[in-house]
Amino acid sequence: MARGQLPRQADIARVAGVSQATVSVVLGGNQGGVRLSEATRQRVIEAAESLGYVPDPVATRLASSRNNLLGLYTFTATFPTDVADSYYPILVGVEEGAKDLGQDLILFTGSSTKTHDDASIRRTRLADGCLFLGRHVPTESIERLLDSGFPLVYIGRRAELGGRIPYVGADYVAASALIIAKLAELGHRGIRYVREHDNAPSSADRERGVLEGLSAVGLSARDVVVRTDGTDLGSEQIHAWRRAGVTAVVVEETDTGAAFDAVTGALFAAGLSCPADLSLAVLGRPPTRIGPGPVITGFEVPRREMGRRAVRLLAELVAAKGERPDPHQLLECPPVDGQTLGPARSR
Amino acid sequence: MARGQLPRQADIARVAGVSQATVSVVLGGNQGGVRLSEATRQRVIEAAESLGYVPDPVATRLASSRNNLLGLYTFTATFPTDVADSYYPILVGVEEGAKDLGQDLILFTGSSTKTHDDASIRRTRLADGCLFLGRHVPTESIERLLDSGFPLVYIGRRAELGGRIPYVGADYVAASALIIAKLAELGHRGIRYVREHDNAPSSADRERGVLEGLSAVGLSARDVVVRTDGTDLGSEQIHAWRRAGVTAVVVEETDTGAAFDAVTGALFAAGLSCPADLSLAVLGRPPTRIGPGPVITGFEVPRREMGRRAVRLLAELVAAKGERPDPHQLLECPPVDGQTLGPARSR
DNA sequence: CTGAAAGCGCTTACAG
DNA sequence: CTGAAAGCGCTTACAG
Repeated sequence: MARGQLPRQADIARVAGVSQATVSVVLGGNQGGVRLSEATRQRVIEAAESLGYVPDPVATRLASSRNNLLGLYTFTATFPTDVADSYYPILVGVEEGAKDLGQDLILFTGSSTKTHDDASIRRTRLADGCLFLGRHVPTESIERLLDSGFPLVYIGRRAELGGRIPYVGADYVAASALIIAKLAELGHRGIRYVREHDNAPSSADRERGVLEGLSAVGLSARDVVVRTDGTDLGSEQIHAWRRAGVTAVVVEETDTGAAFDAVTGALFAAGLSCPADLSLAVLGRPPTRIGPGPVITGFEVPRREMGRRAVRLLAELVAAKGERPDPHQLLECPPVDGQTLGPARSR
Repeated sequence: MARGQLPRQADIARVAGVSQATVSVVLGGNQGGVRLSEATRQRVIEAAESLGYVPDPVATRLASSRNNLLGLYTFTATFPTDVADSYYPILVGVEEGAKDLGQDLILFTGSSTKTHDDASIRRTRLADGCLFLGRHVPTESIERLLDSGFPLVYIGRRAELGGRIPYVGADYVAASALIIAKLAELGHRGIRYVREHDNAPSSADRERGVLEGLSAVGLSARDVVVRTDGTDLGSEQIHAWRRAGVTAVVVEETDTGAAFDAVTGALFAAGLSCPADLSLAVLGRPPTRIGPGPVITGFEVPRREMGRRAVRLLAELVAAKGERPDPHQLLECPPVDGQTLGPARSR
């Protein structure tokens, strides 16, 4: 019913006066290297065009487990309204990548239920392979998919399932460590790192980078990491830090920007400016702000490139039937040299 | 291969000692109302669970000949970087609509070849029906699609092909006329309407609304419509208008915002403020600006709702096999009461 | 060079 | 009450 009056290979066969199988061979580009007369080929091609034939992706996939369709599964909406800033560039990259490879993209959003149960995850099988976007990892369903040999790639590093999940992520560790190195070079020895409570891999990686950075320059990690819910940071806290010898504050970037907002809010409330009174860096790129203001030192998250690379990795996995030497890719985060870092100045 | 070692209904049948068809009936919830012994049902269920059976969605769809796939064809990238402001809300609505209906979305990006040839348009047949987003209408290909009974819906009004193209658009005519009515009520009789050269339906509709609005309040349309390329408008022009008795300027909103930028730029250059010196309205909603500023009177384009409704209309067309009383829908544009309209003040 | 056949994993009449 | 069969639209050996 859904495909209604659409022509099938059998119809083409009738028109061209050949068998349905021959039609399949011709239209399939004769992968098997069968000997075919050019005349037959032409007749089939013409009949197909005159009938407006397009292959049924479902049947194609059933018969060959290939249909040039790559999936994109998102745990929230694919077009989110809240985290648009961080998702959108990834989607742009995914689309570009798919286009480069001549693959169509199918969005799995149809799950009427809020739970990402087995059933909704399983639908991804309609595609040749699937990208997953979002922090959530429904381990059981994903493991089942993996076990069955279905190619999938997460966008963002995932450590679940003993590292079996292929991913393309950003190297937050290195980028974060670099920020600390820069601060150390400027003479900072009293540093606070402000992060949110959420323990996503992207947050854990940043913290790890900070700690590694500190250790690399021989600084203690003691008291450095501070968690905030976004409301528990005020001018008092800032002043206390300064009294304790803090000369630089580093803050993580997240979808919500809660930690970033808390820190800049507290600095403003304390009447301090950067880098005159305090140096400030953000582990990522602060959300676009209204009005002018200094460019904050931090790094770029190569989201668009992540999207492109994830598609490419997925296509490789599809082509290689799941085998691939190293299905874990971490992309470099280019530094953003801003105006908020200065020499360490004690109060 | 893709499904690796996954158990199938045949495996369950073997374990439960029944036929594969019986397994299908039991697991399918016995839709056909077949009489089944409870004992058999139990054995099948247990066998399925013990084997960890999950149905193959591809086979399910092939057999039931439904693919629950709605297409979205865009003439530029689906995730554009330039017109993100105007496309994104539509995409959000489309996704919401698809999700509500339990349909997956397949993205067709026509721009792989710059020409939207028959082949790329025809590929949309992969889905049960397809949405088209963008000003471009490749009439021949679309007509062929229409002729074949393939359900399609444009997002945005289309007059091509003698009105045969189903669409969900915005009622720019009414919303634009309303702006003129408001101005007239405030005593404005000298009005300029600034628009770009592009003749998209959305532009034509706005102009028509302006003209109808003028005529409704007995004002002449003479000299009212001004076309700009975005660079040919300066303070001189504004001053000349004021000398000619103009007290209000209305400008169209477009993806590029060229006309809007030209007008606001010229006003700024002329050192005029709204509504103190001149009243200002925009036919649509001005792009989000950096920094504070007055809210400009205009109207909302219900893009998200357009997306939702377009999906709904498409689904209806799919279900009804192309028949539907009135496949042309125009949604209301809610007015935005801003701070840039005031009583008419001659210079 | 091309056709007939089997099969992908399921659903759905139709016989028993 | 349950099984055997046909079929969804393709691909892929395998015969001619």
